[in-house]
Amino acid sequence: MHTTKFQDICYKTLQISVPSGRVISYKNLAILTGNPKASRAVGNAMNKNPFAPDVPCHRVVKSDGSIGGFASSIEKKIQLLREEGIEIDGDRKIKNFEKLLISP
DNA sequence: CTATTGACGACAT
DNA sequence: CATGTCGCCAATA
Repeated sequence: MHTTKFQDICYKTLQISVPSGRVISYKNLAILTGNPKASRAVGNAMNKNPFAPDVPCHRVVKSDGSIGGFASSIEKKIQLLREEGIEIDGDRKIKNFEKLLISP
């Protein structure tokens, strides 16, 4: 599978920085990779993630605490998060977001 | 090289 | 609180 340098950094950083039961925002992940303004590009990288589910792209969510997107179905992403103990409201907002979020 | 796209974010309406 | 607009960036056509 071909991966770009940027993607590799995203996948690697995500893997070593976000354990099960925690989440990180596209923005914070962008910051950790050294590209503070590439949150959108990070989302694109997650979308193409060739190492799923080794690379936990389902733990990457929006900075406002909502879920964000997912390559397959959004429900699948919610399911995976719940399996890790993360609670989500009916309006698809993560509970205790501030406490579960990995900050740079 | 330019144009378009999209799992985003901040701010205004 | 819900939408719209604008800015940003890497990948791809």
